[in-house]
Amino acid sequence: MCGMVEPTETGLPRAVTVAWGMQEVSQRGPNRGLSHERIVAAAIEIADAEGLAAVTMQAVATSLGFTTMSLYRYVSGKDELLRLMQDAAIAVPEQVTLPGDWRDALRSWAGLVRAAFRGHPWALEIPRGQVSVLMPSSVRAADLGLAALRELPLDDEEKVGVILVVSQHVTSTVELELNLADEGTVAVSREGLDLLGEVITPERFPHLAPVLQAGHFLDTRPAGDGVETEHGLDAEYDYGLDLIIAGLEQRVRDVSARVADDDA
Amino acid sequence: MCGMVEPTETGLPRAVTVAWGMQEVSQRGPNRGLSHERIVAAAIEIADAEGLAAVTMQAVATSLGFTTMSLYRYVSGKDELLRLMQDAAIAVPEQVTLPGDWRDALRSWAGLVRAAFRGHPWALEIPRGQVSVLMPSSVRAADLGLAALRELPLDDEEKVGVILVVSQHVTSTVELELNLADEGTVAVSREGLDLLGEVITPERFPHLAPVLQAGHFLDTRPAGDGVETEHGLDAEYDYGLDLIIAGLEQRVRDVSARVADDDA
DNA sequence: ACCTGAACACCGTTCAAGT
DNA sequence: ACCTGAACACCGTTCAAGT
Repeated sequence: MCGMVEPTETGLPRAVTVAWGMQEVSQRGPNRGLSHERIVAAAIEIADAEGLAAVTMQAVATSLGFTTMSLYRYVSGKDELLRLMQDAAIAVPEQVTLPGDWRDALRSWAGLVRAAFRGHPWALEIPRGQVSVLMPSSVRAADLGLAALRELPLDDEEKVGVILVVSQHVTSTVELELNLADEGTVAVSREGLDLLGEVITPERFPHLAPVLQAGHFLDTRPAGDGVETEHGLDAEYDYGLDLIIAGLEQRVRDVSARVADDDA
Repeated sequence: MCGMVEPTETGLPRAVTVAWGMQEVSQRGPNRGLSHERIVAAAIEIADAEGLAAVTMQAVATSLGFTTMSLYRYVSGKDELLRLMQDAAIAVPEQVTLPGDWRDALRSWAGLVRAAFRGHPWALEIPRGQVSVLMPSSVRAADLGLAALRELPLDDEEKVGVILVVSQHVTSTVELELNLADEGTVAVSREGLDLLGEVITPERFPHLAPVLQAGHFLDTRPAGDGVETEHGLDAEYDYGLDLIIAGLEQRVRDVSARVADDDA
């Protein structure tokens, strides 16, 4: 959560060197079979089952049959464990082949990233910064994202910008989905909505009040109406991705026009 | 962080009724001057100065000269306090007039939201779900966002989609900015980059490796090079917003064309 | 009605000690 | 080299008690 990252003697954060397998493993003396791989796997299992809050050093250790303090020989602290968990959780599958058309390719790349985070939504609660970007799964995802855009007449720097924007859209949508689910499907009842109508008046909120009244701002479907109202944000996800792709098409047209101009 | 939101007897989450001033305040008996307003203000002051992690019930209480437990008379728990803090922190200024052109209007609306979160970046660490959407500052922001789009020939539901996508772009960019700053400006040195080059090879990562080599994937500027290398993501912010707006322009053209078709 | 004191069941992390 | 036990300095929240 907090504070600077202390680099190793190599100049890289320890989580990065560990994840890439650059860390020398001391191997003399007794070995009771603990390792970061096992620790990370156990932690992920707990997070999947009970959420990230349930991942305490004690819970991880006891699930492996060791004491809490034994973990500190393999992991510098909880922060490093979280980073390693995140990296392991959001790995995109190997050996995927993307469609030829860049629009389809970008869409399926976004879908892969989305699926990865949806599979382990707690990974979103772990901050993603420069360190995350250097971790294997992030590097792999970036490489695949650039592959999706390889036919585009844009320079690499701009392509990096595109995959950043798209992945931010994907992750923030999944995050919102998760938050909505956490709060329960119906945070607001019919009578609650009426009460809100008294403070969210057309006078104070001229543009929003009608929308609220019409009902398609909030989900007021009662719980347990046959189908489990999944609160999926598929429509919003697709809509945003479509906007970005349409904007990108325009950008490509602009660039192509400029090249044609220069030729003339 | 966790779990369902328990609604009040009104059918609304308590944080919502408190924020809108719907909660009856018991006023008989002695009053030593504590209130949620004062508690929230004190908590925000701490968060601004020392980060959200420093906001403990004890820290807030002692900063006000009360014991920890006194807070529980005004606030149902830390969760509610956090929601109230978030709402108070990200309020968009009253009395703003947006430009007439919807592109400019949308851009300045996004700028207002961005400024609000940048002013209290810890607000991003507090989950935003359905409850947040019902809080005053969020309602106000949504109303203003719809105002920005009032000239657009799209239905309200789609406009809500647009402001959702834009605000997600804004918040995720600010969040990334924050995470980068937290990790310190230079997480990776020149020699660290060389070490990474040994695992991030052109064979394994054909598209990313050249980009990494070229250096415009990571910020490798040494710390203290005169100007404080702010790690601002202004370029990425603008680029994403431009893409969305360009996509929206296309969408408007499509809709207009369809209307013209129908007329013919 | 408002505030307090003591207690409960937790955290992550350190350090010296065992084998 | 690997693991343990005890301890430290914290959390949020409860409950009964004071005024």
